[in-house]
Amino acid sequence: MSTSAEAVLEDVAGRLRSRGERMTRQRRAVLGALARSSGHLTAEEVCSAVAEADPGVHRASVYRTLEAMSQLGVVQHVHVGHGGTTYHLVSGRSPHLHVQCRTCGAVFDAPSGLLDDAARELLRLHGFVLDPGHIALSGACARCASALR
Amino acid sequence: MSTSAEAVLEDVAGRLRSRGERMTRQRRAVLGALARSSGHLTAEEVCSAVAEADPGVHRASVYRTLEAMSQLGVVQHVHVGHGGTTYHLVSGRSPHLHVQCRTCGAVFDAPSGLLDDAARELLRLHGFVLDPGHIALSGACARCASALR
DNA sequence: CTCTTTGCAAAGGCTTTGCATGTAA
DNA sequence: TTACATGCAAAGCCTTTGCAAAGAG
Repeated sequence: MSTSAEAVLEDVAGRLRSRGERMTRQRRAVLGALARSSGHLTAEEVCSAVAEADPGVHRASVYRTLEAMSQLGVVQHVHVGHGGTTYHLVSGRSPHLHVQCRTCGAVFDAPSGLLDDAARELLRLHGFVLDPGHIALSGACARCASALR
Repeated sequence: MSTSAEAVLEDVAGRLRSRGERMTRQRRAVLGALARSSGHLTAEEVCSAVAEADPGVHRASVYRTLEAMSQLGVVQHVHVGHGGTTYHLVSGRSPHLHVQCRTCGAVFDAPSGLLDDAARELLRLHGFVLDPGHIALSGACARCASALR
């Protein structure tokens, strides 16, 4: 585990304890997987990463941990059309949006301000309050787009 | 069924036949459900609507019809974070985007140009070619947003 | 008639849940 | 010591699939 991942983990552990939540071996494994991966992992991918780091952790615990950490605001999920839901730590990382390539499935980060104009427009038109980061935009990444030509 | 729904259905039937595809009772029921609903139905909702109009149609046929019609470009699907995939006819309707309320689950249309600037920016930044309509943006509709206050 | 589409039923994949046990604080 | 978290196994959804029968063109 990288030093930064350890630091993130310790930070999260502190946040949990300060709320009276428990830090278990299983939760450490899940959070560690997220910290190491820079995020954007599906539940399935978290299970794999966790199994590698600590084979004793049950799948159900992974799901329950992701749910619990989401409730606490430690983890956020993003819906990506193809591939279900992905999870990532709400760490010191700067806020960002997500875009997914419909062809290869890869998820990329995008600047957090990308949809600010669209958000303003939706608010003006329909009073709709956009949550820009909660879904991944869809399209074709540079590699796949050029491969299609 | 409204007159316009009938017209849409007839139009689709023509398109199918001109491609050598068959128009069955089941397909009529599925397409009719989509035409009547103004779109944005989940597979489950299509099943319900179809069951109401023609109880003999099997769930599997609904799924297979949606898949087949998608292949033919008669139907498109949109991924909506909460609630899976929704289907709608590619009819004479003007192109539009979709936004979903995270709270009540309702799906709304938005102007097709809403993400044009974002699309340009993604192309410039990463060579990413955005497909703006393929996922529903997420947020809070006017009603739910005000209820939260 | 021929070839597609359907119904049925079963299997899949992913996620959740009830309960007894283990364990962090 | 006392809740809360876990493992396990089972159930729940939603969706897909193989196959024989029905039906569209």
